[in-house]
Amino acid sequence: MSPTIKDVAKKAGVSIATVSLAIHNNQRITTITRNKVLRAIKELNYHPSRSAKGLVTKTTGNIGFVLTDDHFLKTEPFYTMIFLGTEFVTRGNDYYVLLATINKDFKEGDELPRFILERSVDGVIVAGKVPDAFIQKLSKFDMPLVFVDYFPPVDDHCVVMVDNTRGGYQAAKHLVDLGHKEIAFIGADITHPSISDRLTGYKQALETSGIEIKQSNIIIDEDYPARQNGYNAAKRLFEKNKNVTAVFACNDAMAIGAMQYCADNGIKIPGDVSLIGFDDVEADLLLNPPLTTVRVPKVELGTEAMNVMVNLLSSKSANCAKKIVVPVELIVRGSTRKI
Amino acid sequence: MSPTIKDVAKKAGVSIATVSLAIHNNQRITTITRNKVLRAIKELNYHPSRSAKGLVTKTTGNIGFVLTDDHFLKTEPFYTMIFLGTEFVTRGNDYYVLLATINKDFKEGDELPRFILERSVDGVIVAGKVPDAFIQKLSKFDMPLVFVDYFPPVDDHCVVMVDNTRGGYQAAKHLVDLGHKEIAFIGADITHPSISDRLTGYKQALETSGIEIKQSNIIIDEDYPARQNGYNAAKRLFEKNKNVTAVFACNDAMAIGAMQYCADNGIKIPGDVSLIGFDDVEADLLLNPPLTTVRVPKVELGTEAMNVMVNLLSSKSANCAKKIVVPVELIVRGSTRKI
DNA sequence: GTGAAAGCGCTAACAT
DNA sequence: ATGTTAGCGCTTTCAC
Repeated sequence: MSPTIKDVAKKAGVSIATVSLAIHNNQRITTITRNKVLRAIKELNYHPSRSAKGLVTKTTGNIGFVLTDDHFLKTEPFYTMIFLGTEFVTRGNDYYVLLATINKDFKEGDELPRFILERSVDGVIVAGKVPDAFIQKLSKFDMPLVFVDYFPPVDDHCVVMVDNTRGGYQAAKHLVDLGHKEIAFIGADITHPSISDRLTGYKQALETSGIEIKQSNIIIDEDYPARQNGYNAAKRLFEKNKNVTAVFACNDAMAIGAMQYCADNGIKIPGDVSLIGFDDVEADLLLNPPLTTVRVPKVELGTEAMNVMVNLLSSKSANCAKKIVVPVELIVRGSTRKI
Repeated sequence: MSPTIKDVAKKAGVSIATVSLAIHNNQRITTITRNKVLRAIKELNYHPSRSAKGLVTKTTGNIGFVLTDDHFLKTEPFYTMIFLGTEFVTRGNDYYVLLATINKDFKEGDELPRFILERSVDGVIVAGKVPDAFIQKLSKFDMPLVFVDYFPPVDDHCVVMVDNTRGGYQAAKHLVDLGHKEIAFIGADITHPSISDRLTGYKQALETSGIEIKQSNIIIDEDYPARQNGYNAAKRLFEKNKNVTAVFACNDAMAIGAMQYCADNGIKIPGDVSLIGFDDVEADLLLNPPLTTVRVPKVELGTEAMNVMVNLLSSKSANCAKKIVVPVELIVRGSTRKI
């Protein structure tokens, strides 16, 4: 058994209350006694039990991180990066993070992750799009909540977002600047705020550049922005309109799929068409040509979200409905070129 | 405040002991009372507090997962996959996993991760190579330990390993079978058991095939198996020996670096030289040509490790010095061909 | 400035 | 079969 506060008290010749106060740097304790206590602690290699502390303070030192299982399983390590970001800041702040996934079809009757029910976490960070039913159920617990990379429908939460609209604008504007006129957008799950924002940015860019927005150049009926669906979307796009010279895919996964379609069908990139993605995943650099994209600072999303959470937890400020929008950055590589 | 066991007891008209027994399906409780209790629990939406339970049972329901910071930061999501694997099995087993990194230069005086000191975890899984000092310090805690993807020097721990020797053999044998005779091995950190095992497998394959093992074809003095070092190793190899027709890189990261070197220097793959890696990371498929490799079942490593841990925890079997060796699989893609 | 004691929400002997 | 009670290791009034 590891030593308890009692052992320390005995060794230091003081009461357990004094030990506790000394540990927490309470002013009422003399430096003399504090040092006595500290020495005993060191000699015994004492560390307070988290469970015991938690029972009385009603804190655990843990933060929950939840996302849907399909996001968790994605090929591109997007949410993994966000998770790692949260991990970076917890390290410096005496917290740990517990990961849990929920079903992407979470229904009202479903149970929340156990760590919420059993109060094993002091707050939860929700990453990516999650079902409304989940948010509603979660909101009933008075537990600090931070959303990252998803804008929840009910707008009174802390949110850390990507500047998707601006990113979409930058992407499309880049193509415009290269002289393209017939610029397509391929997307999926357009009900997703991030994706529809990117589309909005695209439209803004065309509009301000005096380029007509053609519905036939907007392919958005795939259900999930994955490689295969990028392939499918590209197929339908090019079968419909042979004049397209540039494609903006709503994310890199779809861009990779589109690139594959082009390779399979003799469409040269960037010779025949320029292609730009969104996210900036690892894979982009390995592609041939490397993919021009809009970089989403994934790790930073995580660190920001956790910073908000740590603030929330320490300041006890009831509810900050804070929005943090992290900027994106156009990364020009080989898949786009002047027409 | 969420309801406590007292609230349930009151509502059900029984004592808190009865509630506790009912929850744990104790046989002594009648079905009648159990149902009464269960109903009260449901009505109140009661969930036992983990902290309180932990204080008395001395369990937390958490497992620690530790790796060195440099592994954590690696480009290739290798340990991430192992981590995800552990996550899969915890989900079904009422555990959560806490992630912590340690410095790769962990020294004797350094502190262990806080979750170990504060007993916030019931056991710890150590992933990848970690400093001896860490293992020694950790071993002093009588806490279940499982090593995954690293064979600790002191051999009385549970270990989940990859069959590196066999994998090295398969890789080199594949090249031999394609008719290659001048087969090089490029590696790094040869003190790492996994890497030296792969080299051992390589040597075995050449030996049993009657091919001379030339020291000049074994480049192993890089310090870490990363892309850049693969590039460097390839450079030194080809500057030394122009007759090499096949290269076995100790992992995919180095293979990717080697591929880059070849691309930069007009060496065609697989036209001029065949190249095989080890690990099977996501990136392999995006390379041109896609990389032939030996697949390490990363997620499975994680699930196996966590399974061992869960067994350890439930069976209370003092110390199983169990070794699990998970098999690898040759994945032939475009980077190798008949000479 | 320090100690005694109550109590956090549970489990597990021990009574009944 | 169920209830009473004593802790688990800490924090935090409240006395002294």
